[in-house]
Amino acid sequence: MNISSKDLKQVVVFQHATDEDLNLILKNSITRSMEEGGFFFLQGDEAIHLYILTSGQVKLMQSNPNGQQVNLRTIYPWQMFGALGAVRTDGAAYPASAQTLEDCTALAIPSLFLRSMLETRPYIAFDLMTLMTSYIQEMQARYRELATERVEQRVANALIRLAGQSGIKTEKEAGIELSLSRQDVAEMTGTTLYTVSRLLSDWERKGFIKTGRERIAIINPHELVRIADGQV
Amino acid sequence: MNISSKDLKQVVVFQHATDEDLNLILKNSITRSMEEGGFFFLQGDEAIHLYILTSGQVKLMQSNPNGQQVNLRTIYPWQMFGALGAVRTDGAAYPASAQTLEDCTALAIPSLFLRSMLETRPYIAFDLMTLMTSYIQEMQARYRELATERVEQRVANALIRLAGQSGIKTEKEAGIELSLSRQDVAEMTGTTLYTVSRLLSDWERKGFIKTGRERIAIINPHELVRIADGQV
DNA sequence: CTTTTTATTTGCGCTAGCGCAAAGAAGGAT
DNA sequence: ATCCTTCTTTGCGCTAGCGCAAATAAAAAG
Repeated sequence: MNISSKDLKQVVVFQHATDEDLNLILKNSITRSMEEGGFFFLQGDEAIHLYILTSGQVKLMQSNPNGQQVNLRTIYPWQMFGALGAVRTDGAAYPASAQTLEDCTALAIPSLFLRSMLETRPYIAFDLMTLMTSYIQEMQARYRELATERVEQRVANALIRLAGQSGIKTEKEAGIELSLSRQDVAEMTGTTLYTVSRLLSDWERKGFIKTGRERIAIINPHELVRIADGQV
Repeated sequence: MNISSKDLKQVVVFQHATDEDLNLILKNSITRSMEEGGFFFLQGDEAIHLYILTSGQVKLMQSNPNGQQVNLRTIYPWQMFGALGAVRTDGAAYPASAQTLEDCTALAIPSLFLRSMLETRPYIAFDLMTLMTSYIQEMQARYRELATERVEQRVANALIRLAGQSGIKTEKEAGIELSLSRQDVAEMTGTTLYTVSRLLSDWERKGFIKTGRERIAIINPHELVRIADGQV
């Protein structure tokens, strides 16, 4: 796939960039393809590139020294990832790993190059800052959730959030379709796949959702919202 | 207290600001005093100012709809807080509350004014971005910690982190002194004051720390690191 | 010095959620 | 069609951690 400057315009951080800026970015970047299950980078790697996903899905995850991992975020096309390294002046490392969930292509922009652009183009820096503030807020909210809410609330919340992100409103009778495994949900909510499985089975019995292998269909979002709010 | 531009230079975000910039900031800002227990702002308030703490200590915390709260961070003099609103263009709200732990004074900078500075002074924007990336990384790490580590590891980690921040190396025989309540520690680590109390009592029996009312002295940091690493 | 307030400790019972293990279900590959 | 891999379900026992309640300790107020 050949990426044009017009394509790049849909990247939130580049929404105010000029065509000249965008072409400069394209000229200095390379395209990387990655098959399903591969890693664009590993936690701890030196952050020499940041990426714009152009097709596929990528999950950002962090693991602790024992190898247990948490999902921080799923990246969809035209979203940026691995950007933290572009800002830190020292030879910074990626704080998370980026693994593809399907075959992917991404534009790899050298961190140093983007940094030079940020220093001279305040409008790009500003949009990147806006993105960062929303990350901070989301992480703070999720942190609070993990600290104060029970597992069923967190799982319900995660499903609601995912349904909102995917945005696919196939709300006929099939409900809102999500494709992820119990393990994925567990890693997003700080619990175990067993507990997730038990919860989903329960909700299916009650008719709130329908489940399948790596598939969750939300039939009754309203009930999930009630659970998420703790009105058990 | 009268603040000079020289004072402002110790603020990380203003380290590359010119004297002219700093004086402009001072001219557009006001000083606010707040007695112990008061709030500079509440979660949900419109974010019309950001603050530079000039004396005292402030804790940033977030509460869920049921009123349970978590501590996000403690602010020390010459650190900035409430900055997220300066970036968001809409009439944004503070995502957290800022409560003083002692009598405090702070410089209140209008968000709109700082925003105008950011738009024209890339070096300030860049330093703010650097600060934001460190926040994101810290929140991600704490999130992972909360999701994957047991309570004793999290509490040990919190003490280590606090000891590092306060930086007071009174490492004679008294150890590193921290002044916070069991409740504070609980809110920092997503647990309850009972559990924190039991843990601290246990560690005191083992001689790793000494405790008192709103006081924790770390005698043997090395043991805490072992606990934090999960080598129980 | 006495009273009041606020912080801490600890016993006790309880349950939410963990995690092994083993069986089932759904695809994919050959 | 058959095998193999991967994902899911569920029984079962267990324990980490919660949270009430009551006692104690330390500081603050009077």
